[in-house]
Amino acid sequence: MGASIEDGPHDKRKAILTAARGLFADRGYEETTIAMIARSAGMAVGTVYLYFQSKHDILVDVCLDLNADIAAVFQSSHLLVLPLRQVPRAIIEAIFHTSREKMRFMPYTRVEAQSPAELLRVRASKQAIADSLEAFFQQAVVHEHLVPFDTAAYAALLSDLMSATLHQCFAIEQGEREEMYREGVINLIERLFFGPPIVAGERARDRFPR
Amino acid sequence: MGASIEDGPHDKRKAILTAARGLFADRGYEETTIAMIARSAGMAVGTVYLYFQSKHDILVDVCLDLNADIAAVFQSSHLLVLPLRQVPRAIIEAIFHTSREKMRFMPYTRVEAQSPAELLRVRASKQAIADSLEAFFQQAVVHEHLVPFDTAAYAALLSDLMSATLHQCFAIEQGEREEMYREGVINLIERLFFGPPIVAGERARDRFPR
Amino acid sequence: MGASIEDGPHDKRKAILTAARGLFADRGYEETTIAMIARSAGMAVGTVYLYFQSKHDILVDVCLDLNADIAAVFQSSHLLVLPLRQVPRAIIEAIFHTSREKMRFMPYTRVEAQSPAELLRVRASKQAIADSLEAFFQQAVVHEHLVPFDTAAYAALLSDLMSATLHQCFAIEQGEREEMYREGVINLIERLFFGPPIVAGERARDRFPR
Amino acid sequence: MGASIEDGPHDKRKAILTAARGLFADRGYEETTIAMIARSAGMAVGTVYLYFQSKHDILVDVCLDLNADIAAVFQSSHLLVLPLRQVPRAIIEAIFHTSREKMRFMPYTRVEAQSPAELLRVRASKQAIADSLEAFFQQAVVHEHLVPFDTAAYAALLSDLMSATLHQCFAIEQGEREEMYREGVINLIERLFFGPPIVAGERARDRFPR
DNA sequence: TATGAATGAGTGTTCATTCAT
DNA sequence: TATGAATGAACACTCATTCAT
Repeated sequence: MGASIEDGPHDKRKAILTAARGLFADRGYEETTIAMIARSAGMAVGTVYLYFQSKHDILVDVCLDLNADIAAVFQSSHLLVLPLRQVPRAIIEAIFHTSREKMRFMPYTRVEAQSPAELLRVRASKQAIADSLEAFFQQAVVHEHLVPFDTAAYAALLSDLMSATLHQCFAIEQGEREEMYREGVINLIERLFFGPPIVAGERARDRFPR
Repeated sequence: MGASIEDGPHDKRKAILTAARGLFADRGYEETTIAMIARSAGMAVGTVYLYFQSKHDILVDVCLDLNADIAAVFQSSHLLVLPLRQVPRAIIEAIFHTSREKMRFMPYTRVEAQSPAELLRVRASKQAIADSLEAFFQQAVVHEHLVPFDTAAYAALLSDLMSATLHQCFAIEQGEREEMYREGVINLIERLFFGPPIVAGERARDRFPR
Repeated sequence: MGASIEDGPHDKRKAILTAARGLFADRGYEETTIAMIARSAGMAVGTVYLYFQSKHDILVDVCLDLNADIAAVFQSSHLLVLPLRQVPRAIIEAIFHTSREKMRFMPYTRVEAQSPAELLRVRASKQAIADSLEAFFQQAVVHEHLVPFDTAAYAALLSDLMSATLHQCFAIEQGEREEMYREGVINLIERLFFGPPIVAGERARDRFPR
Repeated sequence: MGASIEDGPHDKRKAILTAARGLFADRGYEETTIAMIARSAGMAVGTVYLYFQSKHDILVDVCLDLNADIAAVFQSSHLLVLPLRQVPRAIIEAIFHTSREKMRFMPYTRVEAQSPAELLRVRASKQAIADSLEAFFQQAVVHEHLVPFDTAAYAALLSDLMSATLHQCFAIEQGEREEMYREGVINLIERLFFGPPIVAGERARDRFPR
């Protein structure tokens, strides 16, 4: 509660988002009033409106920030330079670790867009994550670690898979089956990229002749 | 608009959900009033409260119904008896087809639970879908069409993948890249179950000696 | 909860009033619904309306019944045949005793009349009490136990005094100073009827030789 | 209707109470809406809630204000310095006079407390009146105008008697028998303090020789 | 920038009452 | 008499938003 000691013009915005995120997690979005956010952020109600257009605007920014925090893991350079086979586990473990610490906020990694403009922001944010994943894929293809594949579709699908899994694991099930989800995703991704497939009863050499 | 010709005690509930679903899709949840729902369902405001505890309650039921509709495809017996290799495409195409028709309602395939009780309902609904998928997997394993694998985790993850993808495709992107998502998911699933993996540079026969 | 074993046409009315009185005492009038009263009285909502015009009607009857219970003490023949000097203490102690047992209901010995018709009922009920008190006074005057005085005014005032005192003692102060009120009223009434007055500086010995 | 010319921070509260009191008198508490009060007080609905917690809160304050107005007469210094024998009539006539002018508001001199906190406010207000009456009694005893008596009990009882009588006279009977009540109370009080008692059969000439 | 008193539109919800059975 | 599902008018109260300071 309260702003930091040094109040830069940017700190206020951060303070609002931090306060809002905590209140949303504790009481829910509907049950949180602007007055509460203002008090918790150490400023007056009117000041909040100098930084945000509306209450829903705050929600959207809280959501995008949370997603950005998670997306940041995809860009961690130290993970991407690992041997390819180690990358899935390293990234996924890092993401689960980050998410577990933010578990209370996980319900707010999703927003219902209330206007076309908001929809665009949400979409752009999602696309940014997919794009960075796709870039990684393309590098791997360029370096011939991976054979050519539909990198755009896979990037989109896998980032969806990750966010859906994290939401299910932490927001819905509150981490109760974290290990199953974590190891399951790792296993699924590794199988997808490195095999073997699950199918039975076929001579492998025939299936993958090249 | 209005109730059906025969008003059973169950029709009222259905009428409310149908009316609500349409209004939510057209105007958004917040912009829809109980009075509108009641009028559209052909009954008085108070009557709505004989069947639902609160407005949010209606939202949750709308959501669960939508998910149930999609889940129903998983249980379509005529799809499950296809040759295994044809099942993924058949099911996924069916689901995309169904979802495209319900595109306007896709934003309402997700709810923020507002109480532990609601959370349980949401969770149970999700679990039901995963369970029916897992049952299918287990049959395939029993019949040795698939090798043993973590059916519970895969069922959970793949149902999450499907719902996340449908939401992204139809609610966020409004179907603009439906083909990419549909073919992407089909490809991803087929690769996962039947291969080949994406990795390059290894002799396939060595990797899958059996 | 529930009606008595034998349901006479009159028992239902009684059951409603008893149920309502208890609920009003426990939850307050506004917080009590007709549905609660009906359930507690062991009948359907509609049935309540066969016996009472409206919810407020029930309140008025609850109130009048309570007052009648208290008023009944005034008519107790065994008290009225006591030696005159013993009557005030006997009656007042009896009334306090009765009221203490009904303490939870004391807030409902008062109603705000919501129509001229109701006002008349309330007024008549009050008047009945005053009338029976006045009749007693007149007997005492006729038998020359008391000198002539304004019996109507005194009857009205003293019944007001009693009901105000009981309300203050039991509804507002919840019996905490019951003894002060009880002995205070007894002392006041006895002084009024039998003296001595409180004034000082007159030859007391002459005024009250015994 | 409308606020006063100078709007201090305190005027708003007063304006609300004045508006509410008039509307309650004219239409009854239940029939008065907050919107009416706000309009009549010249402000917005929300503003009313800056000064009062709830509608019932306003009712309680209206009630306490009315009682305070009546209680003010007890403190009128010019009445209290009269010769003791003239005090009862002077005070009671003043109170009846004041009450007659406020007759429309008399039904609102009573509230049903809806919470322990409210009960305490009501109780404190009553006690304040009793206290100032008791202080007067004690002065009279100190100055030996009255013999020692239970001043606390008498103060409580007589203030109850006054408020009950005023309510009965003006709220229930709408002033129809004002004279009877006024002269009755005066007579009763005078008899109590100055005699003679009503009892017969004792040597009257000795008791009140002059 | 910052404030916070004032606004007032807006609606979920209640529940007394009715009436077809 | 008795029922209880259906009604729908009614409103207290909230709170996001504004704006004069």
